[in-house]
Amino acid sequence: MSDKPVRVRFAPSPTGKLHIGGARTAIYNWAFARANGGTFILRIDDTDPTRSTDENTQVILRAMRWLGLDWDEGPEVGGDYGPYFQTERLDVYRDAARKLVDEGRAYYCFCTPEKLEADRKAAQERHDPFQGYQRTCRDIDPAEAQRRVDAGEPYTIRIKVPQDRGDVVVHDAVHGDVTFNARELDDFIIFRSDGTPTYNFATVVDDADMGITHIIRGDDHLSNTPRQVMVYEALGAPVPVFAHISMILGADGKKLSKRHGATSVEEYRDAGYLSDAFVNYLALLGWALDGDTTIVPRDVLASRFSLDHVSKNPATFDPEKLDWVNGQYLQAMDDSTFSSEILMPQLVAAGLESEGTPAHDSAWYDLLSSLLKPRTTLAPQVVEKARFLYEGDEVTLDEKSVSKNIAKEGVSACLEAAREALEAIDADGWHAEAIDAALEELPERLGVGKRKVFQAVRVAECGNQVSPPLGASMELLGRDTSLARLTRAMPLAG
RNA sequence: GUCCCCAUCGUCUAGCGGCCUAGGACGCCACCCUUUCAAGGUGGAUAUCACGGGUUCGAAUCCCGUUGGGGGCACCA
Repeated sequence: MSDKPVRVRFAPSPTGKLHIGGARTAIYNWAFARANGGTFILRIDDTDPTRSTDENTQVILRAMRWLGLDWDEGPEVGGDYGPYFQTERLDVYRDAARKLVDEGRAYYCFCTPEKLEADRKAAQERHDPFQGYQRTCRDIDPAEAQRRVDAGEPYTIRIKVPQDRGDVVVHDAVHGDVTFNARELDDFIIFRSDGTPTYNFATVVDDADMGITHIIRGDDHLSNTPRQVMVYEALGAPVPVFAHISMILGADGKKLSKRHGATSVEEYRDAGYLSDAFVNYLALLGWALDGDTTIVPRDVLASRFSLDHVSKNPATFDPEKLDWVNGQYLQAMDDSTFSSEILMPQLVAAGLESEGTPAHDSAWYDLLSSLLKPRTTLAPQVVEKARFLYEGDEVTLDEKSVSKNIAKEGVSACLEAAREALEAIDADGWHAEAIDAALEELPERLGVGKRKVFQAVRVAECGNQVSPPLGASMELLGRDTSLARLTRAMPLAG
Protein backbone atom coordinates (compact mmCIF):
# COMPACT_ATOMS: atom_id res chain seq x y z
CA MET A 1 0.00 0.00 0.00
CA SER A 2 0.89 3.56 -0.50
CA ASP A 3 2.41 5.60 2.28
CA LYS A 4 1.15 8.83 0.79
CA PRO A 5 -1.85 10.51 2.39
CA VAL A 6 -4.96 8.74 1.24
CA ARG A 7 -6.96 10.41 -1.49
CA VAL A 8 -10.03 8.61 -2.78
CA ARG A 9 -12.82 9.61 -5.04
CA PHE A 10 -16.38 8.77 -5.90
CA ALA A 11 -17.03 9.59 -9.53
CA PRO A 12 -20.62 8.99 -10.57
CA SER A 13 -21.78 9.80 -14.03
CA PRO A 14 -24.98 11.80 -13.94
CA THR A 15 -26.88 9.57 -16.31
CA GLY A 16 -29.43 8.66 -13.67
CA LYS A 17 -30.18 8.78 -10.01
CA LEU A 18 -27.82 7.55 -7.33
CA HIS A 19 -28.47 3.85 -7.05
CA ILE A 20 -27.95 1.49 -4.16
CA GLY A 21 -24.77 0.09 -5.66
CA GLY A 22 -23.33 3.53 -6.26
CA ALA A 23 -24.33 4.60 -2.79
CA ARG A 24 -22.43 1.72 -1.26
CA THR A 25 -19.37 2.52 -3.37
CA ALA A 26 -19.62 6.10 -2.15
CA ILE A 27 -19.95 4.95 1.45
CA TYR A 28 -16.86 2.76 1.21
CA ASN A 29 -14.82 5.54 -0.33
CA TRP A 30 -15.98 8.00 2.28
CA ALA A 31 -15.40 5.60 5.16
CA PHE A 32 -11.98 4.63 3.86
CA ALA A 33 -10.95 8.26 3.62
CA ARG A 34 -12.25 9.04 7.09
CA ALA A 35 -10.72 5.95 8.67
CA ASN A 36 -7.34 6.83 7.20
CA GLY A 37 -7.38 10.56 7.75
CA GLY A 38 -7.54 10.96 4.00
CA THR A 39 -9.38 13.14 1.53
CA PHE A 40 -12.69 12.21 -0.03
CA ILE A 41 -13.27 13.71 -3.44
CA LEU A 42 -16.48 13.86 -5.40
CA ARG A 43 -16.07 14.13 -9.13
CA ILE A 44 -18.79 14.19 -11.72
CA ASP A 45 -17.92 12.02 -14.72
CA ASP A 46 -20.19 13.67 -17.23
CA THR A 47 -18.29 13.00 -20.44
CA ASP A 48 -21.31 11.37 -22.00
CA PRO A 49 -23.19 14.45 -23.16
CA THR A 50 -26.18 12.56 -24.47
CA ARG A 51 -27.04 10.90 -21.18
CA SER A 52 -25.70 13.31 -18.58
CA THR A 53 -27.98 15.99 -17.18
CA ASP A 54 -27.62 18.79 -14.64
CA GLU A 55 -30.73 17.57 -12.95
CA ASN A 56 -29.19 14.17 -12.35
CA THR A 57 -26.12 15.86 -10.94
CA GLN A 58 -28.31 17.74 -8.49
CA VAL A 59 -30.15 14.57 -7.55
CA ILE A 60 -26.85 12.83 -6.86
CA LEU A 61 -25.51 15.70 -4.77
CA ARG A 62 -28.72 15.75 -2.77
CA ALA A 63 -28.53 12.00 -2.21
CA MET A 64 -24.92 12.28 -1.09
CA ARG A 65 -25.88 14.94 1.41
CA TRP A 66 -28.80 12.90 2.68
CA LEU A 67 -26.46 9.96 3.16
CA GLY A 68 -24.22 12.25 5.17
CA LEU A 69 -21.23 11.61 2.92
CA ASP A 70 -19.49 14.94 3.07
CA TRP A 71 -16.82 15.44 0.45
CA ASP A 72 -13.65 17.42 0.98
CA GLU A 73 -13.20 18.39 -2.64
CA GLY A 74 -15.69 18.55 -5.45
CA PRO A 75 -18.78 20.37 -6.63
CA GLU A 76 -19.86 23.25 -4.39
CA VAL A 77 -16.87 22.91 -2.08
CA GLY A 78 -14.08 23.34 -4.59
CA GLY A 79 -10.54 22.19 -3.95
CA ASP A 80 -7.03 22.50 -5.29
CA TYR A 81 -7.40 19.86 -7.96
CA GLY A 82 -10.46 21.12 -9.80
CA PRO A 83 -12.48 21.51 -11.77
CA TYR A 84 -14.44 18.50 -10.62
CA PHE A 85 -16.69 18.12 -13.62
CA GLN A 86 -15.12 16.21 -16.48
CA THR A 87 -16.81 18.41 -19.04
CA GLU A 88 -14.81 21.31 -17.64
CA ARG A 89 -11.57 19.41 -17.98
CA LEU A 90 -11.52 18.77 -21.71
CA ASP A 91 -8.32 20.79 -22.10
CA VAL A 92 -6.58 18.60 -19.57
CA TYR A 93 -7.41 15.48 -21.56
CA ARG A 94 -6.50 17.12 -24.84
CA ASP A 95 -3.10 18.18 -23.52
CA ALA A 96 -2.46 14.77 -22.02
CA ALA A 97 -3.37 13.01 -25.27
CA ARG A 98 -1.23 15.36 -27.34
CA LYS A 99 1.69 14.75 -25.05
CA LEU A 100 1.29 11.00 -25.41
CA VAL A 101 1.22 11.30 -29.21
CA ASP A 102 4.31 13.50 -29.16
CA GLU A 103 6.10 10.96 -27.01
CA GLY A 104 5.10 8.11 -29.26
CA ARG A 105 2.99 6.47 -26.56
CA ALA A 106 -0.21 7.06 -28.49
CA TYR A 107 -0.97 7.48 -32.17
CA TYR A 108 -3.52 8.69 -34.65
CA CYS A 109 -5.84 6.12 -36.15
CA PHE A 110 -7.75 6.75 -39.34
CA CYS A 111 -9.74 3.54 -39.48
CA THR A 112 -13.44 4.03 -40.06
CA PRO A 113 -16.00 2.35 -37.78
CA GLU A 114 -16.97 0.25 -40.79
CA LYS A 115 -13.45 -1.03 -41.27
CA LEU A 116 -13.15 -1.84 -37.57
CA GLU A 117 -16.39 -3.73 -37.67
CA ALA A 118 -15.25 -5.70 -40.72
CA ASP A 119 -11.92 -6.52 -39.04
CA ARG A 120 -13.73 -7.74 -35.97
CA LYS A 121 -15.97 -10.01 -38.03
CA ALA A 122 -13.03 -11.39 -39.94
CA ALA A 123 -11.17 -12.17 -36.71
CA GLN A 124 -14.24 -13.92 -35.41
CA GLU A 125 -14.56 -16.02 -38.54
CA ARG A 126 -11.00 -17.22 -38.49
CA HIS A 127 -11.39 -17.92 -34.75
CA ASP A 128 -8.57 -15.62 -33.88
CA PRO A 129 -8.37 -15.50 -30.08
CA PHE A 130 -7.48 -11.85 -30.42
CA GLN A 131 -10.51 -9.98 -31.64
CA GLY A 132 -9.45 -6.48 -30.77
CA TYR A 133 -8.03 -3.74 -32.90
CA GLN A 134 -5.60 -5.04 -35.50
CA ARG A 135 -3.17 -2.15 -35.03
CA THR A 136 -3.61 -1.05 -38.61
CA CYS A 137 -2.47 2.51 -38.00
CA ARG A 138 0.13 1.82 -35.34
CA ASP A 139 3.07 2.05 -37.70
CA ILE A 140 2.04 4.95 -39.86
CA ASP A 141 4.91 7.38 -39.97
CA PRO A 142 4.17 10.16 -37.44
CA ALA A 143 4.92 12.91 -39.96
CA GLU A 144 2.57 11.28 -42.44
CA ALA A 145 -0.10 10.89 -39.78
CA GLN A 146 0.24 14.53 -38.80
CA ARG A 147 -0.15 15.53 -42.45
CA ARG A 148 -3.41 13.57 -42.72
CA VAL A 149 -4.68 15.13 -39.51
CA ASP A 150 -3.82 18.59 -40.78
CA ALA A 151 -5.58 17.80 -44.02
CA GLY A 152 -8.75 17.30 -42.05
CA GLU A 153 -9.04 13.56 -42.20
CA PRO A 154 -11.13 12.19 -39.30
CA TYR A 155 -9.07 10.41 -36.69
CA THR A 156 -9.12 8.90 -33.26
CA ILE A 157 -6.21 8.60 -30.88
CA ARG A 158 -5.15 5.19 -29.63
CA ILE A 159 -2.87 4.23 -26.79
CA LYS A 160 0.19 2.25 -27.83
CA VAL A 161 0.41 -0.85 -25.67
CA PRO A 162 4.09 -1.84 -25.57
CA GLN A 163 4.57 -5.13 -27.44
CA ASP A 164 6.93 -6.46 -24.82
CA ARG A 165 4.92 -5.39 -21.81
CA GLY A 166 4.28 -8.94 -20.61
CA ASP A 167 2.03 -9.49 -17.60
CA VAL A 168 0.12 -6.60 -16.18
CA VAL A 169 -0.45 -7.15 -12.49
CA VAL A 170 -3.26 -5.25 -10.87
CA HIS A 171 -2.79 -4.86 -7.14
CA ASP A 172 -6.24 -5.14 -5.69
CA ALA A 173 -6.93 -4.72 -1.99
CA VAL A 174 -9.88 -7.08 -2.03
CA HIS A 175 -8.90 -9.56 -4.72
CA GLY A 176 -5.16 -9.64 -4.25
CA ASP A 177 -2.94 -9.49 -7.33
CA VAL A 178 -4.80 -10.09 -10.55
CA THR A 179 -2.67 -10.87 -13.55
CA PHE A 180 -3.51 -10.06 -17.15
CA ASN A 181 -1.45 -10.61 -20.24
CA ALA A 182 -0.78 -7.36 -22.07
CA ARG A 183 -1.08 -9.18 -25.37
CA GLU A 184 -4.78 -9.45 -24.79
CA LEU A 185 -5.00 -5.70 -24.55
CA ASP A 186 -5.57 -3.90 -27.79
CA ASP A 187 -4.56 -0.38 -28.61
CA PHE A 188 -7.83 1.07 -27.42
CA ILE A 189 -9.16 4.49 -28.29
CA ILE A 190 -8.43 7.26 -25.82
CA PHE A 191 -9.82 10.07 -27.88
CA ARG A 192 -12.86 9.92 -30.11
CA SER A 193 -13.09 11.45 -33.55
CA ASP A 194 -15.39 14.12 -32.13
CA GLY A 195 -12.57 15.33 -29.94
CA THR A 196 -13.82 13.94 -26.62
CA PRO A 197 -11.91 11.54 -24.41
CA THR A 198 -13.12 8.02 -23.67
CA TYR A 199 -13.90 6.92 -20.15
CA ASN A 200 -10.82 4.76 -19.71
CA PHE A 201 -8.66 7.72 -20.59
CA ALA A 202 -10.48 10.55 -18.86
CA THR A 203 -10.75 8.79 -15.51
CA VAL A 204 -7.12 7.84 -15.49
CA VAL A 205 -5.97 11.33 -16.44
CA ASP A 206 -8.17 12.71 -13.67
CA ASP A 207 -7.21 10.15 -11.08
CA ALA A 208 -3.54 10.74 -11.83
CA ASP A 209 -4.00 14.49 -11.90
CA MET A 210 -5.94 14.52 -8.65
CA GLY A 211 -3.42 12.29 -6.93
CA ILE A 212 -5.88 9.51 -6.18
CA THR A 213 -4.14 6.80 -4.16
CA HIS A 214 -6.90 4.18 -3.89
CA ILE A 215 -9.62 3.44 -6.37
CA ILE A 216 -12.63 1.80 -4.76
CA ARG A 217 -15.23 0.99 -7.36
CA GLY A 218 -17.52 -1.69 -8.75
CA ASP A 219 -16.37 -5.13 -9.79
CA ASP A 220 -17.45 -4.47 -13.33
CA HIS A 221 -14.35 -2.34 -13.80
CA LEU A 222 -11.85 -5.03 -12.90
CA SER A 223 -11.47 -6.19 -16.48
CA ASN A 224 -10.92 -2.62 -17.58
CA THR A 225 -8.20 -2.06 -15.08
CA PRO A 226 -5.21 -3.38 -17.07
CA ARG A 227 -6.19 -0.98 -19.84
CA GLN A 228 -6.15 1.82 -17.35
CA VAL A 229 -2.82 0.69 -16.02
CA MET A 230 -1.48 1.11 -19.55
CA VAL A 231 -2.61 4.72 -19.46
CA TYR A 232 -0.99 5.36 -16.09
CA GLU A 233 2.23 3.94 -17.40
CA ALA A 234 2.08 5.95 -20.60
CA LEU A 235 1.41 9.04 -18.53
CA GLY A 236 4.32 8.19 -16.28
CA ALA A 237 2.00 8.40 -13.29
CA PRO A 238 2.07 6.11 -10.24
CA VAL A 239 -0.55 3.37 -10.38
CA PRO A 240 -2.94 3.54 -7.43
CA VAL A 241 -4.13 0.65 -5.30
CA PHE A 242 -7.41 -0.75 -6.54
CA ALA A 243 -10.29 -2.22 -4.58
CA HIS A 244 -13.00 -3.76 -6.69
CA ILE A 245 -16.16 -4.40 -4.76
CA SER A 246 -18.83 -6.85 -5.80
CA MET A 247 -22.22 -6.08 -7.20
CA ILE A 248 -25.47 -5.91 -5.34
CA LEU A 249 -28.10 -8.39 -6.46
CA GLY A 250 -31.85 -8.59 -6.18
CA ALA A 251 -33.65 -11.39 -4.36
CA ASP A 252 -33.62 -13.49 -7.53
CA GLY A 253 -29.84 -13.38 -7.75
CA LYS A 254 -29.93 -11.03 -10.70
CA LYS A 255 -28.34 -7.64 -10.76
CA LEU A 256 -30.47 -5.16 -8.85
CA SER A 257 -32.84 -3.33 -11.14
CA LYS A 258 -36.20 -1.62 -11.27
CA ARG A 259 -37.95 -4.96 -11.20
CA HIS A 260 -36.77 -5.43 -7.64
CA GLY A 261 -38.57 -2.33 -6.45
CA ALA A 262 -36.85 0.77 -5.20
CA THR A 263 -33.29 1.11 -6.41
CA SER A 264 -32.48 4.77 -5.98
CA VAL A 265 -31.36 6.36 -2.76
CA GLU A 266 -34.06 9.00 -2.85
CA GLU A 267 -36.79 6.40 -2.96
CA TYR A 268 -35.55 5.07 0.36
CA ARG A 269 -35.32 8.55 1.79
CA ASP A 270 -38.89 9.24 0.70
CA ALA A 271 -40.10 5.94 2.10
CA GLY A 272 -39.01 7.16 5.51
CA TYR A 273 -35.77 5.29 6.11
CA LEU A 274 -33.25 6.90 8.39
CA SER A 275 -30.05 7.99 6.73
CA ASP A 276 -27.98 6.42 9.51
CA ALA A 277 -29.78 3.10 9.23
CA PHE A 278 -29.58 3.06 5.46
CA VAL A 279 -25.85 3.74 5.52
CA ASN A 280 -25.38 1.12 8.23
CA TYR A 281 -27.22 -1.53 6.26
CA LEU A 282 -25.46 -0.75 2.99
CA ALA A 283 -22.05 -0.67 4.65
CA LEU A 284 -22.65 -4.17 5.97
CA LEU A 285 -23.65 -5.42 2.57
CA GLY A 286 -20.20 -6.62 1.61
CA TRP A 287 -18.22 -5.51 4.59
CA ALA A 288 -18.07 -6.70 8.19
CA LEU A 289 -16.56 -5.08 11.24
CA ASP A 290 -16.20 -8.51 12.79
CA GLY A 291 -18.32 -11.61 13.03
CA ASP A 292 -20.80 -10.26 15.53
CA THR A 293 -21.60 -6.62 15.03
CA THR A 294 -24.65 -5.65 13.04
CA ILE A 295 -25.15 -2.12 14.22
CA VAL A 296 -22.30 0.03 13.05
CA PRO A 297 -22.94 3.71 13.62
CA ARG A 298 -21.54 6.22 11.21
CA ASP A 299 -18.68 7.28 13.49
CA VAL A 300 -17.58 3.68 13.97
CA LEU A 301 -17.69 3.17 10.24
CA ALA A 302 -15.61 6.30 9.81
CA SER A 303 -12.98 5.06 12.22
CA ARG A 304 -12.95 1.29 11.74
CA PHE A 305 -13.64 0.71 8.06
CA SER A 306 -10.98 -1.25 6.27
CA LEU A 307 -10.61 -2.74 2.84
CA ASP A 308 -9.43 -6.14 4.00
CA HIS A 309 -12.82 -6.94 5.43
CA VAL A 310 -14.57 -6.24 2.17
CA SER A 311 -16.23 -9.33 0.77
CA LYS A 312 -15.54 -10.66 -2.70
CA ASN A 313 -18.96 -12.21 -3.13
CA PRO A 314 -21.86 -10.46 -4.71
CA ALA A 315 -24.43 -9.55 -2.08
CA THR A 316 -28.19 -9.88 -2.22
CA PHE A 317 -30.10 -6.86 -1.08
CA ASP A 318 -32.46 -7.85 1.75
CA PRO A 319 -35.22 -5.31 2.42
CA GLU A 320 -36.31 -7.12 5.59
CA LYS A 321 -32.96 -6.71 7.22
CA LEU A 322 -32.87 -3.08 6.17
CA ASP A 323 -36.20 -2.63 7.95
CA TRP A 324 -34.84 -4.31 11.03
CA VAL A 325 -31.78 -2.06 11.09
CA ASN A 326 -34.03 0.93 10.65
CA GLY A 327 -36.12 -0.24 13.59
CA GLN A 328 -32.99 -0.56 15.71
CA TYR A 329 -32.06 3.04 15.04
CA LEU A 330 -35.60 4.12 15.82
CA GLN A 331 -35.54 2.24 19.14
CA ALA A 332 -32.29 3.96 20.04
CA MET A 333 -33.85 7.41 19.79
CA ASP A 334 -35.13 9.05 22.93
CA ASP A 335 -38.81 9.91 23.03
CA SER A 336 -38.50 13.60 22.36
CA THR A 337 -36.18 13.04 19.42
CA PHE A 338 -38.56 10.47 18.02
CA SER A 339 -41.34 12.95 18.57
CA SER A 340 -39.74 15.85 16.74
CA GLU A 341 -37.95 13.96 13.98
CA ILE A 342 -40.26 11.08 13.22
CA LEU A 343 -43.70 11.49 14.70
CA MET A 344 -44.43 15.15 14.06
CA PRO A 345 -43.24 15.30 10.45
CA GLN A 346 -45.29 12.22 9.63
CA LEU A 347 -48.42 13.56 11.31
CA VAL A 348 -48.02 16.84 9.49
CA ALA A 349 -47.48 15.08 6.18
CA ALA A 350 -50.61 13.03 6.79
CA GLY A 351 -52.62 16.15 7.54
CA LEU A 352 -53.36 15.17 11.12
CA GLU A 353 -51.31 18.01 12.53
CA SER A 354 -50.48 21.36 11.04
CA GLU A 355 -46.95 22.59 10.76
CA GLY A 356 -45.81 24.78 13.61
CA THR A 357 -49.03 24.66 15.60
CA PRO A 358 -49.17 21.40 17.50
CA ALA A 359 -52.55 20.39 18.88
CA HIS A 360 -51.08 19.18 22.18
CA ASP A 361 -48.22 19.93 24.53
CA SER A 362 -44.86 18.27 24.18
CA ALA A 363 -45.49 15.85 27.05
CA TRP A 364 -48.42 14.48 25.05
CA TYR A 365 -46.21 13.80 22.03
CA ASP A 366 -43.48 12.32 24.18
CA LEU A 367 -45.96 9.91 25.70
CA LEU A 368 -47.29 9.01 22.27
CA SER A 369 -43.73 8.53 21.04
CA SER A 370 -42.97 6.15 23.88
CA LEU A 371 -45.99 4.10 22.80
CA LEU A 372 -45.34 4.10 19.08
CA LYS A 373 -41.57 3.85 18.96
CA PRO A 374 -41.30 0.12 19.74
CA ARG A 375 -44.09 -0.50 17.27
CA THR A 376 -42.37 1.25 14.40
CA THR A 377 -39.76 0.05 11.94
CA LEU A 378 -40.44 2.70 9.33
CA ALA A 379 -41.47 6.26 10.04
CA PRO A 380 -44.74 6.45 8.08
CA GLN A 381 -46.16 3.58 10.11
CA VAL A 382 -46.85 5.98 12.96
CA VAL A 383 -49.65 7.63 11.04
CA GLU A 384 -52.07 4.72 11.05
CA LYS A 385 -51.17 3.88 14.62
CA ALA A 386 -51.88 7.41 15.81
CA ARG A 387 -54.89 8.13 13.66
CA PHE A 388 -57.45 7.08 16.29
CA LEU A 389 -56.26 9.92 18.48
CA TYR A 390 -57.38 12.46 15.92
CA GLU A 391 -60.92 11.30 15.31
CA GLY A 392 -62.70 12.98 18.20
CA ASP A 393 -65.70 11.18 19.62
CA GLU A 394 -66.44 9.44 16.35
CA VAL A 395 -63.56 7.03 16.07
CA THR A 396 -63.68 4.74 13.05
CA LEU A 397 -64.66 1.32 14.31
CA ASP A 398 -63.10 -1.65 12.61
CA GLU A 399 -65.91 -4.01 11.69
CA LYS A 400 -64.13 -7.22 12.46
CA SER A 401 -62.88 -5.87 15.78
CA VAL A 402 -66.42 -4.89 16.75
CA SER A 403 -67.96 -8.21 15.84
CA LYS A 404 -65.23 -10.14 17.62
CA ASN A 405 -64.97 -8.04 20.78
CA ILE A 406 -68.05 -5.93 21.29
CA ALA A 407 -70.99 -7.65 19.66
CA LYS A 408 -70.70 -10.49 22.12
CA GLU A 409 -72.83 -11.52 24.98
CA GLY A 410 -72.04 -9.87 28.29
CA VAL A 411 -69.95 -7.08 26.81
CA SER A 412 -72.63 -4.56 27.58
CA ALA A 413 -72.14 -5.09 31.28
CA CYS A 414 -68.37 -4.80 30.85
CA LEU A 415 -68.59 -1.45 29.10
CA GLU A 416 -71.12 -0.25 31.62
CA ALA A 417 -68.84 -1.16 34.50
CA ALA A 418 -65.85 0.36 32.74
CA ARG A 419 -67.63 3.64 32.28
CA GLU A 420 -68.66 3.70 35.86
CA ALA A 421 -65.17 3.00 37.08
CA LEU A 422 -63.66 5.59 34.79
CA GLU A 423 -66.15 8.27 35.62
CA ALA A 424 -64.92 8.03 39.16
CA ILE A 425 -61.57 9.41 38.03
CA ASP A 426 -61.60 13.17 37.85
CA ALA A 427 -59.95 15.20 35.12
CA ASP A 428 -56.83 15.91 37.17
CA GLY A 429 -56.32 12.25 37.96
CA TRP A 430 -56.77 11.13 34.36
CA HIS A 431 -53.51 9.31 33.86
CA ALA A 432 -52.55 5.95 32.46
CA GLU A 433 -51.78 4.47 35.86
CA ALA A 434 -55.11 5.49 37.34
CA ILE A 435 -57.01 4.33 34.29
CA ASP A 436 -55.26 0.98 34.28
CA ALA A 437 -55.89 0.60 38.00
CA ALA A 438 -59.58 1.35 37.60
CA LEU A 439 -59.93 -1.16 34.77
CA GLU A 440 -57.74 -3.78 36.38
CA GLU A 441 -60.25 -4.85 39.01
CA LEU A 442 -63.20 -5.17 36.67
CA PRO A 443 -62.72 -8.68 35.30
CA GLU A 444 -62.71 -10.25 38.70
CA ARG A 445 -65.64 -8.17 39.91
CA LEU A 446 -67.68 -9.11 36.84
CA GLY A 447 -66.46 -12.66 36.84
CA VAL A 448 -65.25 -12.54 33.23
CA GLY A 449 -61.89 -12.91 31.57
CA LYS A 450 -59.50 -9.98 31.41
CA ARG A 451 -59.38 -10.26 27.71
CA LYS A 452 -63.11 -9.75 27.35
CA VAL A 453 -63.12 -6.49 29.27
CA PHE A 454 -59.95 -5.00 27.95
CA GLN A 455 -60.52 -5.86 24.34
CA ALA A 456 -64.02 -4.45 24.39
CA VAL A 457 -62.79 -1.20 25.90
CA ARG A 458 -59.89 -1.16 23.49
CA VAL A 459 -62.11 -1.39 20.45
CA ALA A 460 -64.44 1.24 21.83
CA GLU A 461 -61.56 3.61 22.49
CA CYS A 462 -59.18 2.90 19.68
CA GLY A 463 -61.52 1.48 17.06
CA ASN A 464 -59.43 -1.64 16.67
CA GLN A 465 -58.55 -4.76 18.60
CA VAL A 466 -54.90 -3.95 17.98
CA SER A 467 -53.73 -0.73 19.55
CA PRO A 468 -51.07 0.81 21.74
CA PRO A 469 -51.43 0.14 25.48
CA LEU A 470 -54.92 1.02 26.65
CA GLY A 471 -54.39 3.19 29.70
CA ALA A 472 -51.88 5.43 28.01
CA SER A 473 -54.02 5.65 24.89
CA MET A 474 -56.94 6.84 26.98
CA GLU A 475 -54.75 9.34 28.74
CA LEU A 476 -53.86 10.75 25.35
CA LEU A 477 -57.51 10.83 24.29
CA GLY A 478 -58.49 12.69 27.42
CA ARG A 479 -61.28 12.01 29.84
CA ASP A 480 -64.15 13.47 27.86
CA THR A 481 -63.34 11.75 24.60
CA SER A 482 -62.63 8.45 26.31
CA LEU A 483 -65.97 8.46 28.07
CA ALA A 484 -67.81 9.59 24.98
CA ARG A 485 -66.34 6.76 22.94
CA LEU A 486 -67.34 4.28 25.58
CA THR A 487 -70.89 5.54 25.58
CA ARG A 488 -71.03 5.47 21.82
CA ALA A 489 -69.98 1.82 21.68
CA MET A 490 -72.58 0.62 24.11
CA PRO A 491 -75.49 0.18 21.70
CA LEU A 492 -73.28 -2.18 19.69
CA ALA A 493 -72.57 -4.42 22.63
CA GLY A 494 -74.27 -7.73 23.25
C1' G B 1 -15.31 -17.38 -28.63
C1' U B 2 -11.64 -15.19 -25.27
C1' C B 3 -9.87 -12.97 -20.77
C1' C B 4 -10.92 -11.96 -15.70
C1' C B 5 -13.65 -12.46 -11.10
C1' C B 6 -16.73 -15.26 -7.61
C1' A B 7 -18.53 -19.88 -4.72
C1' U B 8 -19.85 -21.02 4.01
C1' C B 9 -27.30 -21.58 6.70
C1' G B 10 -33.13 -18.90 2.48
C1' U B 11 -30.27 -13.84 3.05
C1' C B 12 -25.85 -10.68 5.00
C1' U B 13 -21.59 -12.63 6.99
C1' A B 14 -17.29 -14.68 10.81
C1' G B 15 -13.50 -17.98 9.44
C1' C B 16 -6.94 -16.39 6.86
C1' G B 17 -4.12 -24.96 8.41
C1' G B 18 -5.64 -27.52 14.42
C1' C B 19 -9.81 -23.33 19.10
C1' C B 20 -15.16 -25.49 13.64
C1' U B 21 -19.14 -32.00 15.67
C1' A B 22 -18.69 -24.17 11.45
C1' G B 23 -19.90 -18.58 15.20
C1' G B 24 -23.12 -13.96 14.82
C1' A B 25 -27.26 -11.18 12.47
C1' C B 26 -32.00 -10.93 9.50
C1' G B 27 -36.04 -14.06 8.55
C1' C B 28 -38.73 -18.53 10.64
C1' C B 29 -40.68 -21.51 15.07
C1' A B 30 -41.53 -22.08 20.43
C1' C B 31 -41.54 -20.24 25.26
C1' C B 32 -41.22 -16.09 28.90
C1' C B 33 -43.25 -11.15 29.72
C1' U B 34 -48.38 -9.56 28.71
C1' U B 35 -55.39 -6.88 28.49
C1' U B 36 -54.19 -6.61 22.13
C1' C B 37 -50.04 -5.55 18.88
C1' A B 38 -45.11 -4.60 19.36
C1' A B 39 -40.48 -4.12 21.85
C1' G B 40 -37.43 -7.07 25.09
C1' G B 41 -35.61 -11.90 27.07
C1' U B 42 -34.72 -17.29 26.49
C1' G B 43 -34.42 -21.52 23.50
C1' G B 44 -34.81 -24.07 18.66
C1' A B 45 -34.76 -25.70 13.37
C1' U B 46 -32.11 -24.64 8.90
C1' A B 47 -24.94 -25.27 6.01
C1' U B 48 -22.69 -33.11 3.66
C1' C B 49 -18.42 -25.17 3.95
C1' A B 50 -20.73 -26.09 -4.92
C1' C B 51 -18.39 -30.83 -6.72
C1' G B 52 -13.90 -33.97 -7.67
C1' G B 53 -8.91 -34.66 -6.95
C1' G B 54 -4.43 -33.51 -4.48
C1' U B 55 -0.77 -31.19 -0.48
C1' U B 56 -0.61 -32.08 4.91
C1' C B 57 -0.26 -35.75 10.95
C1' G B 58 -4.54 -32.38 10.17
C1' A B 59 -8.32 -28.28 5.09
C1' A B 60 -14.16 -24.39 5.06
C1' U B 61 -9.15 -22.50 5.10
C1' C B 62 -3.42 -24.09 0.43
C1' C B 63 -2.97 -26.18 -4.98
C1' C B 64 -5.26 -28.24 -9.55
C1' G B 65 -9.54 -29.45 -12.22
C1' U B 66 -14.98 -29.52 -12.96
C1' U B 67 -19.62 -27.27 -12.54
C1' G B 68 -22.49 -23.08 -11.74
C1' G B 69 -22.91 -17.70 -11.50
C1' G B 70 -21.04 -12.76 -12.88
C1' G B 71 -18.14 -9.11 -15.56
C1' G B 72 -14.90 -7.20 -19.64
C1' C B 73 -13.46 -7.67 -24.76
C1' A B 74 -17.41 -0.46 -27.96
C1' C B 75 -15.39 6.12 -31.13
C1' C B 76 -20.85 3.56 -23.14
C1' A B 77 -19.58 4.82 -18.38
